[in-house]
Amino acid sequence: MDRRAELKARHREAILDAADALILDRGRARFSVDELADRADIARRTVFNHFSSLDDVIMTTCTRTLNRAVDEFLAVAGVTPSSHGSRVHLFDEITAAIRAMDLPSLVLYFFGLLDGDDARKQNADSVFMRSSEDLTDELTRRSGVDEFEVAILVSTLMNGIAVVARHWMVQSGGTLDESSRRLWDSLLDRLIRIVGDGFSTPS
Amino acid sequence: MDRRAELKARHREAILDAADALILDRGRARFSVDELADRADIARRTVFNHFSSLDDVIMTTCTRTLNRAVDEFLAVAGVTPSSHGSRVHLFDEITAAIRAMDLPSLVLYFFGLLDGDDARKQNADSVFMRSSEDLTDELTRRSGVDEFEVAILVSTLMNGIAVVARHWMVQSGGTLDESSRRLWDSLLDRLIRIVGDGFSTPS
DNA sequence: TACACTACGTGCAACGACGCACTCAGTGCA
DNA sequence: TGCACTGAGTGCGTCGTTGCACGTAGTGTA
Repeated sequence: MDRRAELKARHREAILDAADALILDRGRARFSVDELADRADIARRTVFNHFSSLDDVIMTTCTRTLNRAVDEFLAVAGVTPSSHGSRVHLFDEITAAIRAMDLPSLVLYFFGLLDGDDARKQNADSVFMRSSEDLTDELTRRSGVDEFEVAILVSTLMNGIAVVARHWMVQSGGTLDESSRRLWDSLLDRLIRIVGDGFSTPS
Repeated sequence: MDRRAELKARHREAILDAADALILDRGRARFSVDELADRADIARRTVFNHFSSLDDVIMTTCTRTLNRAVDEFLAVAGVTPSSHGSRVHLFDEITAAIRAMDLPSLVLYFFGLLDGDDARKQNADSVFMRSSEDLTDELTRRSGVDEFEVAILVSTLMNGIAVVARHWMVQSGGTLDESSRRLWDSLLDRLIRIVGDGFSTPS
């Protein structure tokens, strides 16, 4: 890899790491671009060379966290494919990772509500809208774990995301507008169809 | 300080640090620009943005080492201005620093033998050609140490440089051409005049 | 001698970080 | 309502790093 590309990628990662730390410290949007740049040890202007907005930084950070949780799942699943205890531990890990994310923003991002970007909507589909069968198939192939166990993990993962996201959204004071809420409800519907009976609705 | 200037200075220091390590590992000119750049984690081309040649890098590294030895001398002298034991220790430190340098190249550099740069010849004068009185006066003023003790230190420093440089030069196989040797002899003559009876000539 | 090979050093253009001045939107206060 | 202040985001010129092609010098080898 090109040294230029390396340096650029390193800067990008530095921004995401800084955002990750700041989100965990103070929650979303509780910090300025200046603080982010300071923490990443780069110039303020450079943030906007990598991301279109501060929201974009936060969203990307959240998706990265999610992807890492999935990767960790695969790694753990690959190492101990039949240990039930490690599965339980894994659920806790995933739940913790999800709780660390800014779910409302993340979900809105996946649905492209924050802007009309078609690429993001496609990304949303590829992550959340993929059918449970497809997701289970892929994870089974990649991890080599028994398909039934993977199906359970997938259900739990999707269920966890839905429940925690809903929880966050209610706590944040219902800032969704009407169209956003309709999309959110349709997400819940689709998730319910995917994960089946395992889904539980909070008040 | 500007962030740009900071980055640039950091690169320069990285080059010098890498050169320092490589010189200690293998001796002068036993490494390529590519190795230097790799070790400094920068592009090869960037070396020539900071220095005019690989020799320039080596010379600058040596002068930096010398300057640090002098700075350390001043710091130590300032802290314990009347401790004879620390003085003896200081001589060992300076000698060690000098031994770590690539003295032949350093001396040649100061005398402007590697190129005809007038600025370098002036720099040579300002460091090596300054009379012992001037150097003693300045060091006395800066350190606050008794002038007589400073004079002894200056003699020892100059003496040490001359002896060790001579030693290195003989060991390196007498690669000096005739004109270089004449200048080297004149350096010895001037140093002998400066440091007086303390000077000892190796075979 | 001819030739391959290695390493130094340069010229040049592209690219990304940077600084700065600026607009704009939100917010608190008189 | 008017006004000051803060922070997001933009436009643009500058500057340093980088990659690449190139020329050159020294060295080993047929």
